[in-house]
Amino acid sequence: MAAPVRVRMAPSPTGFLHIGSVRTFLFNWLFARGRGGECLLRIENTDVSREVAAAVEQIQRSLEWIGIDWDGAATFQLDRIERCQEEAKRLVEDGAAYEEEGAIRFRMPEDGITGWDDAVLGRIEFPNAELEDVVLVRSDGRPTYNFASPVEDWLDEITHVIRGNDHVSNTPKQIQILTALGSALPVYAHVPMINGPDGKPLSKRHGAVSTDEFRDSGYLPEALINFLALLGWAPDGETTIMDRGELVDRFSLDRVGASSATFDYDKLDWLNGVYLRALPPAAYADTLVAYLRERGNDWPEERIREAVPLVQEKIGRLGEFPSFAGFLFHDVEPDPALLERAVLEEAAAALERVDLFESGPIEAALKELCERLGAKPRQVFAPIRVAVTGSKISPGLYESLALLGREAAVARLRSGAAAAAA
RNA sequence: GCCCCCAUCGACUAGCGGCCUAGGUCACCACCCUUUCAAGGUGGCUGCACGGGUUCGAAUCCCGUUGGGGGCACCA
Repeated sequence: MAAPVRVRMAPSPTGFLHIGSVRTFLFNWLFARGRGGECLLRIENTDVSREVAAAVEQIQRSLEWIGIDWDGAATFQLDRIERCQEEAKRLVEDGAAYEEEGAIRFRMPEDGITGWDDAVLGRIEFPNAELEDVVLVRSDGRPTYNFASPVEDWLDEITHVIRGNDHVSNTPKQIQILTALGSALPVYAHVPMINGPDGKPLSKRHGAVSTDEFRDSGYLPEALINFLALLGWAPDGETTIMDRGELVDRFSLDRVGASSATFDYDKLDWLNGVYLRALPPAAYADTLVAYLRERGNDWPEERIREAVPLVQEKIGRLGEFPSFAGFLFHDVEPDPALLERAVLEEAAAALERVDLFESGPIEAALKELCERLGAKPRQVFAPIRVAVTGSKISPGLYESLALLGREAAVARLRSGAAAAAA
């Protein structure tokens, strides 16, 4: 019987939750959930000055939004400060550590090698001569990260340490400490880092990096999860779209790649569009309304829902809605240079004559108008679109006109004609 | 500087010695559809970093080079 899997997600409470951390946590979570294991949330705050309650709440909110949950309450590294001190004292008594100017240092072996079979990278070995005698406990009594972390892994009976590649060089030190502590060793899996398009660590200048920014832009958690999972991992060479359940079912550490990945915002947009389009209209409407409300938008819900059929097929991010469909909620300011007086006047007249103001009849009327004017559809529709929506890009024209209503549509056409007069 | 890791299309990746004249997806280009932008359909463009080995046979194994990344705190 294999021991039950237990992993931990260990963010630093430094403000916001970085999307790269989310990817690492996602791998932990998928691994644990796929094996009926436990996934703990541990806040790494050995440094008091960085402990910000607000930051922790922020992290938890971000994780909840994206749908990564954890077992039990979040724990704080700082809470085990005394236990760490006791263990350090014990190590000193055992001769495995020693005091120096009030701090306690671990005595690393002078020669030989420390290695492990990384679940992602394979065999890795470090010459012990390279290992420094790391400080376990600072002179002020607080344990350092390289001590607190393994102590907690030991106490929490962590079976798999799945973390970023940047921790590789910490691993041999932690293995030595764990061994001196008398702890069993967890399986280590160092997952690749995520870079920006320039190959440098993903940062603000590349675009969105905090989970909140992605939420704000109108990405769906499901799409983000799907996208992130594919950064450094693939179930096979074909599958791209996978919902949470499938991800949990198919994820495995041995299929995680060893090389770092580049965050491709274009692909994320495409993937988000796929998820957005796949939503049942009612669910899409619910999501859209909730999204807008969260951002302080108070446009009438009824109208927003009516606009859904016009936008669902067109936008890739919920954040595009205000600019894409805003003309349905407020007046527009079309560029006079794009308006055609004669066309707009004719169009206004034609729409006034339409019996039933719905997209079908509107389409018929406008096509008839094209024939009558002897003009190509694009020459006629372009100015109408601009006059009515204020933009060259919009939802389908007939549907937009219908939803806007005869009165408003005609009024915009007329004022557009007037504006074009110049 | 020292240590560690990585290396397939522009990007994410499949590939774990012959199925590869290298497959899928995004992006890009062309065409179709079309009232625009999208979406959708069809087709296309690009890649095994380089040099040595091993082998009947290498994208796949080994060595080196080059390039990239990470780490060398009483930070995490």
